[in-house]
Amino acid sequence: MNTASKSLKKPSCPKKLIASRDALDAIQGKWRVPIIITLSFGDKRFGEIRKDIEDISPKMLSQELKELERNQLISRKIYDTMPVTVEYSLTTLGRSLEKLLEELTEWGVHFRKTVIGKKGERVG
Amino acid sequence: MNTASKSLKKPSCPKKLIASRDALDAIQGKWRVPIIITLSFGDKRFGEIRKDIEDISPKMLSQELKELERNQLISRKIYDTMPVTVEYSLTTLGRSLEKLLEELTEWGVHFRKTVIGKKGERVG
DNA sequence: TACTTTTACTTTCTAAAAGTAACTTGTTAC
DNA sequence: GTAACAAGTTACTTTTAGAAAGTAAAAGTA
Repeated sequence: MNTASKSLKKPSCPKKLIASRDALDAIQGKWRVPIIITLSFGDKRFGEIRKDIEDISPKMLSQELKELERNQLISRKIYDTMPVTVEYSLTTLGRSLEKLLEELTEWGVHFRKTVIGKKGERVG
Repeated sequence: MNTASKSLKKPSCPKKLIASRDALDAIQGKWRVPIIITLSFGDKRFGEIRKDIEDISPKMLSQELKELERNQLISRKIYDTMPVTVEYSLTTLGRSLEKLLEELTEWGVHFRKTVIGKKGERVG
Protein backbone atom coordinates (compact mmCIF):
# COMPACT_ATOMS: atom_id res chain seq x y z
CA MET A 1 0.00 0.00 0.00
CA ASN A 2 1.22 3.43 -0.96
CA THR A 3 1.03 5.55 2.21
CA ALA A 4 1.22 8.89 0.41
CA SER A 5 -1.78 8.23 -1.80
CA LYS A 6 -4.09 7.03 0.93
CA SER A 7 -3.19 9.16 3.95
CA LEU A 8 -5.55 12.06 3.20
CA LYS A 9 -9.19 11.07 3.02
CA LYS A 10 -11.34 13.11 0.67
CA PRO A 11 -14.75 13.65 2.27
CA SER A 12 -17.83 13.23 0.13
CA CYS A 13 -20.51 14.72 2.40
CA PRO A 14 -23.29 12.13 2.22
CA LYS A 15 -25.79 14.71 3.52
CA LYS A 16 -25.33 16.80 0.42
CA LEU A 17 -25.60 13.74 -1.78
CA ILE A 18 -28.87 12.71 -0.12
CA ALA A 19 -30.33 16.21 -0.37
CA SER A 20 -29.39 16.49 -4.02
CA ARG A 21 -30.94 13.12 -4.70
CA ASP A 22 -34.16 14.14 -2.97
CA ALA A 23 -34.34 17.31 -5.05
CA LEU A 24 -33.52 15.47 -8.26
CA ASP A 25 -36.18 12.85 -7.58
CA ALA A 26 -38.74 15.65 -7.61
CA ILE A 27 -37.63 17.72 -10.59
CA GLN A 28 -35.66 15.23 -12.66
CA GLY A 29 -36.32 14.38 -16.25
CA LYS A 30 -36.80 16.22 -19.47
CA TRP A 31 -40.24 17.69 -18.78
CA ARG A 32 -40.81 18.69 -15.15
CA VAL A 33 -38.65 21.81 -15.12
CA PRO A 34 -40.21 23.14 -18.34
CA ILE A 35 -43.68 22.46 -16.91
CA ILE A 36 -42.87 24.34 -13.71
CA ILE A 37 -41.40 27.23 -15.67
CA THR A 38 -44.48 27.64 -17.87
CA LEU A 39 -46.72 27.49 -14.81
CA SER A 40 -44.59 30.19 -13.17
CA PHE A 41 -46.03 32.56 -15.79
CA GLY A 42 -49.58 31.81 -14.68
CA ASP A 43 -52.08 29.01 -14.20
CA LYS A 44 -52.56 26.97 -17.34
CA ARG A 45 -54.73 24.29 -18.82
CA PHE A 46 -53.54 20.96 -20.23
CA GLY A 47 -53.77 22.17 -23.81
CA GLU A 48 -52.00 25.43 -23.04
CA ILE A 49 -49.03 23.64 -21.50
CA ARG A 50 -48.90 21.41 -24.56
CA LYS A 51 -48.70 24.46 -26.79
CA ASP A 52 -45.89 25.99 -24.70
CA ILE A 53 -43.83 22.83 -24.56
CA GLU A 54 -44.18 21.94 -28.20
CA ASP A 55 -42.59 18.51 -28.26
CA ILE A 56 -44.23 16.95 -25.22
CA SER A 57 -46.74 14.16 -25.87
CA PRO A 58 -50.07 14.08 -24.01
CA LYS A 59 -48.98 10.85 -22.35
CA MET A 60 -45.81 12.36 -20.92
CA LEU A 61 -47.55 15.59 -19.93
CA SER A 62 -50.29 13.69 -18.13
CA GLN A 63 -47.76 11.45 -16.41
CA GLU A 64 -45.49 14.27 -15.30
CA LEU A 65 -48.36 16.46 -14.11
CA LYS A 66 -49.54 13.57 -11.93
CA GLU A 67 -46.07 13.12 -10.47
CA LEU A 68 -45.68 16.85 -9.81
CA GLU A 69 -49.06 16.86 -8.10
CA ARG A 70 -48.13 13.82 -6.02
CA ASN A 71 -45.04 15.69 -4.82
CA GLN A 72 -47.15 18.74 -4.06
CA LEU A 73 -45.38 21.03 -6.50
CA ILE A 74 -48.52 21.79 -8.51
CA SER A 75 -52.27 21.61 -7.90
CA ARG A 76 -55.07 20.61 -10.24
CA LYS A 77 -58.51 22.21 -10.42
CA ILE A 78 -61.41 20.92 -12.49
CA TYR A 79 -64.05 23.37 -13.72
CA ASP A 80 -67.45 22.01 -14.69
CA THR A 81 -67.57 23.72 -18.08
CA MET A 82 -68.46 22.28 -21.47
CA PRO A 83 -66.11 20.73 -22.46
CA VAL A 84 -64.47 20.28 -19.08
CA THR A 85 -61.63 22.63 -18.13
CA VAL A 86 -58.70 21.52 -15.98
CA GLU A 87 -56.33 24.13 -14.65
CA TYR A 88 -52.91 23.55 -13.19
CA SER A 89 -51.07 25.95 -10.89
CA LEU A 90 -47.94 26.03 -8.78
CA THR A 91 -48.27 25.42 -5.06
CA THR A 92 -46.21 27.33 -2.50
CA LEU A 93 -43.68 24.53 -2.66
CA GLY A 94 -43.63 24.76 -6.45
CA ARG A 95 -43.05 28.50 -6.27
CA SER A 96 -40.20 27.87 -3.80
CA LEU A 97 -38.29 26.46 -6.76
CA GLU A 98 -38.20 29.77 -8.59
CA LYS A 99 -34.81 30.89 -7.28
CA LEU A 100 -33.28 27.54 -8.20
CA LEU A 101 -34.83 27.64 -11.65
CA GLU A 102 -33.56 31.17 -12.12
CA GLU A 103 -30.03 29.90 -11.37
CA LEU A 104 -30.59 26.97 -13.70
CA THR A 105 -31.66 29.10 -16.66
CA GLU A 106 -28.85 31.58 -16.03
CA TRP A 107 -26.36 28.74 -16.06
CA GLY A 108 -28.00 27.38 -19.20
CA VAL A 109 -27.37 30.67 -20.97
CA HIS A 110 -23.75 30.63 -19.80
CA PHE A 111 -23.35 27.01 -20.89
CA ARG A 112 -24.72 27.74 -24.35
CA LYS A 113 -22.37 30.70 -24.72
CA THR A 114 -19.25 28.85 -23.62
CA VAL A 115 -19.84 25.28 -24.79
CA ILE A 116 -22.85 24.56 -27.01
CA GLY A 117 -22.34 27.60 -29.22
CA LYS A 118 -18.68 26.73 -29.81
CA LYS A 119 -19.13 23.37 -31.47
CA GLY A 120 -20.63 22.54 -34.84
CA GLU A 121 -23.02 20.02 -33.33
CA ARG A 122 -25.84 20.74 -30.93
CA VAL A 123 -26.49 24.30 -32.04
CA GLY A 124 -30.16 23.50 -32.54
CA MET B 1 -64.79 31.20 -29.35
CA ASN B 2 -65.09 32.44 -25.80
CA THR B 3 -63.66 35.96 -25.78
CA ALA B 4 -63.16 36.10 -22.01
CA SER B 5 -61.08 32.95 -21.83
CA LYS B 6 -58.77 33.76 -24.70
CA SER B 7 -58.35 37.54 -24.55
CA LEU B 8 -55.37 37.48 -22.18
CA LYS B 9 -52.41 35.54 -23.50
CA LYS B 10 -50.28 33.84 -20.90
CA PRO B 11 -46.66 34.18 -21.99
CA SER B 12 -44.43 31.18 -21.71
CA CYS B 13 -41.04 32.78 -22.33
CA PRO B 14 -39.42 30.41 -24.82
CA LYS B 15 -36.01 31.86 -23.95
CA LYS B 16 -36.27 30.56 -20.43
CA LEU B 17 -37.49 27.20 -21.70
CA ILE B 18 -34.54 26.90 -24.07
CA ALA B 19 -32.03 27.91 -21.40
CA SER B 20 -33.48 25.44 -18.92
CA ARG B 21 -33.32 22.72 -21.53
CA ASP B 22 -29.68 23.51 -22.28
CA ALA B 23 -28.82 23.31 -18.59
CA LEU B 24 -30.81 20.12 -18.10
CA ASP B 25 -29.12 18.47 -21.08
CA ALA B 26 -25.82 18.94 -19.28
CA ILE B 27 -26.70 17.93 -15.71
CA GLN B 28 -29.75 15.75 -16.19
CA GLY B 29 -30.14 12.24 -14.92
CA LYS B 30 -29.63 10.40 -11.69
CA TRP B 31 -25.85 10.51 -11.57
CA ARG B 32 -24.28 13.69 -12.94
CA VAL B 33 -25.17 15.98 -10.05
CA PRO B 34 -23.88 13.50 -7.43
CA ILE B 35 -20.67 13.11 -9.44
CA ILE B 36 -20.17 16.88 -9.61
CA ILE B 37 -20.88 17.21 -5.89
CA THR B 38 -18.31 14.58 -4.90
CA LEU B 39 -15.75 16.19 -7.16
CA SER B 40 -16.45 19.55 -5.52
CA PHE B 41 -14.79 18.09 -2.40
CA GLY B 42 -11.59 17.39 -4.30
CA ASP B 43 -10.17 15.55 -7.28
CA LYS B 44 -11.01 11.87 -7.24
CA ARG B 45 -10.22 8.61 -8.95
CA PHE B 46 -12.73 6.29 -10.61
CA GLY B 47 -12.79 3.94 -7.63
CA GLU B 48 -13.13 6.77 -5.13
CA ILE B 49 -16.18 8.17 -6.87
CA ARG B 50 -17.67 4.67 -6.89
CA LYS B 51 -17.21 4.44 -3.14
CA ASP B 52 -18.87 7.83 -2.57
CA ILE B 53 -21.85 7.14 -4.79
CA GLU B 54 -22.51 3.65 -3.51
CA ASP B 55 -25.17 2.49 -5.92
CA ILE B 56 -23.63 3.60 -9.20
CA SER B 57 -22.42 0.85 -11.53
CA PRO B 58 -19.04 1.14 -13.26
CA LYS B 59 -20.82 1.27 -16.60
CA MET B 60 -22.97 4.24 -15.62
CA LEU B 61 -20.07 6.01 -13.93
CA SER B 62 -17.86 5.58 -16.98
CA GLN B 63 -20.64 6.73 -19.28
CA GLU B 64 -21.56 9.79 -17.24
CA LEU B 65 -17.92 10.82 -16.71
CA LYS B 66 -17.44 10.75 -20.49
CA GLU B 67 -20.50 12.90 -21.03
CA LEU B 68 -19.45 15.38 -18.35
CA GLU B 69 -16.01 15.58 -19.94
CA ARG B 70 -17.54 16.07 -23.38
CA ASN B 71 -19.52 19.00 -22.00
CA GLN B 72 -16.37 20.40 -20.38
CA LEU B 73 -17.66 20.17 -16.82
CA ILE B 74 -14.88 17.84 -15.67
CA SER B 75 -11.40 16.96 -16.85
CA ARG B 76 -9.60 13.64 -16.86
CA LYS B 77 -5.92 13.11 -16.11
CA ILE B 78 -4.07 9.83 -16.53
CA TYR B 79 -1.02 9.16 -14.35
CA ASP B 80 1.48 6.58 -15.53
CA THR B 81 1.58 4.69 -12.26
CA MET B 82 1.34 0.96 -11.64
CA PRO B 83 -1.53 0.15 -11.94
CA VAL B 84 -2.66 3.15 -13.90
CA THR B 85 -4.31 6.03 -12.00
CA VAL B 86 -6.99 8.22 -13.54
CA GLU B 87 -8.02 11.37 -11.74
CA TYR B 88 -11.12 13.42 -12.40
CA SER B 89 -11.55 17.07 -11.45
CA LEU B 90 -14.00 19.89 -11.99
CA THR B 91 -13.22 22.48 -14.65
CA THR B 92 -13.98 26.17 -14.20
CA LEU B 93 -17.32 25.53 -15.88
CA GLY B 94 -17.98 22.64 -13.53
CA ARG B 95 -17.20 24.83 -10.53
CA SER B 96 -19.57 27.47 -11.90
CA LEU B 97 -22.37 25.06 -11.00
CA GLU B 98 -21.64 25.25 -7.28
CA LYS B 99 -24.13 28.02 -6.50
CA LEU B 100 -26.85 26.17 -8.38
CA LEU B 101 -26.03 22.91 -6.63
CA GLU B 102 -26.10 24.71 -3.28
CA GLU B 103 -29.63 25.90 -4.09
CA LEU B 104 -30.54 22.40 -5.21
CA THR B 105 -29.39 20.69 -2.04
CA GLU B 106 -31.00 23.38 0.13
CA TRP B 107 -34.27 22.83 -1.68
CA GLY B 108 -33.81 19.08 -1.30
CA VAL B 109 -33.58 19.48 2.47
CA HIS B 110 -36.72 21.64 2.45
CA PHE B 111 -38.53 19.13 0.23
CA ARG B 112 -37.66 16.25 2.53
CA LYS B 113 -38.89 18.20 5.55
CA THR B 114 -42.18 19.23 4.01
CA VAL B 115 -43.08 16.35 1.71
CA ILE B 116 -40.97 13.20 1.83
CA GLY B 117 -40.80 13.10 5.61
CA LYS B 118 -44.59 13.45 5.92
CA LYS B 119 -45.60 10.32 4.10
CA GLY B 120 -45.12 6.68 5.04
CA GLU B 121 -43.44 5.84 1.75
CA ARG B 122 -40.16 7.19 0.45
CA VAL B 123 -38.56 7.78 3.85
CA GLY B 124 -35.53 5.72 2.74
C1' DT C 1 5.88 -20.44 -15.12
C1' DA C 2 1.32 -19.85 -13.60
C1' DC C 3 -1.80 -17.60 -10.51
C1' DT C 4 -3.53 -13.48 -8.11
C1' DT C 5 -4.32 -8.58 -7.32
C1' DT C 6 -5.33 -3.82 -8.61
C1' DT C 7 -7.35 -0.04 -11.36
C1' DA C 8 -10.21 1.34 -14.75
C1' DC C 9 -13.04 0.27 -17.42
C1' DT C 10 -16.19 -2.66 -21.47
C1' DT C 11 -19.55 -6.04 -23.01
C1' DT C 12 -23.73 -8.51 -22.89
C1' DC C 13 -28.18 -9.09 -21.49
C1' DT C 14 -32.46 -7.80 -19.22
C1' DA C 15 -35.68 -4.41 -17.19
C1' DA C 16 -37.57 0.04 -16.95
C1' DA C 17 -38.65 4.35 -18.95
C1' DA C 18 -39.76 7.31 -22.77
C1' DG C 19 -41.83 8.14 -27.22
C1' DT C 20 -45.60 7.43 -31.06
C1' DA C 21 -50.01 6.83 -32.81
C1' DA C 22 -54.41 5.91 -32.34
C1' DC C 23 -58.45 5.67 -29.29
C1' DT C 24 -61.93 7.27 -25.38
C1' DT C 25 -65.43 10.23 -22.99
C1' DG C 26 -68.79 13.76 -22.70
C1' DT C 27 -71.01 17.51 -24.80
C1' DT C 28 -72.20 21.02 -28.05
C1' DA C 29 -72.60 22.70 -32.97
C1' DC C 30 -73.83 21.77 -37.66
C1' DG D 1 -75.33 11.42 -37.41
C1' DT D 2 -70.94 13.56 -38.13
C1' DA D 3 -67.44 16.53 -36.61
C1' DA D 4 -65.04 19.19 -33.08
C1' DC D 5 -62.98 20.17 -28.63
C1' DA D 6 -60.76 19.29 -24.02
C1' DA D 7 -58.36 16.22 -21.42
C1' DG D 8 -56.68 12.60 -21.21
C1' DT D 9 -55.74 6.82 -21.92
C1' DT D 10 -54.12 2.49 -24.28
C1' DA D 11 -51.25 -0.42 -26.94
C1' DC D 12 -47.08 -0.82 -29.05
C1' DT D 13 -42.13 0.34 -30.21
C1' DT D 14 -37.76 2.30 -29.20
C1' DT D 15 -34.41 4.08 -26.19
C1' DT D 16 -32.07 4.21 -21.90
C1' DA D 17 -30.75 2.35 -17.48
C1' DG D 18 -29.04 -1.20 -14.61
C1' DA D 19 -26.91 -5.91 -13.19
C1' DA D 20 -23.52 -9.31 -13.92
C1' DA D 21 -19.68 -10.74 -15.81
C1' DG D 22 -15.52 -10.05 -18.53
C1' DT D 23 -11.16 -7.46 -20.21
C1' DA D 24 -6.38 -5.29 -20.12
C1' DA D 25 -1.93 -4.22 -18.37
C1' DA D 26 1.47 -4.73 -15.03
C1' DA D 27 3.32 -6.10 -10.84
C1' DG D 28 3.54 -9.31 -6.93
C1' DT D 29 3.53 -14.18 -5.09
C1' DA D 30 4.54 -19.48 -5.05
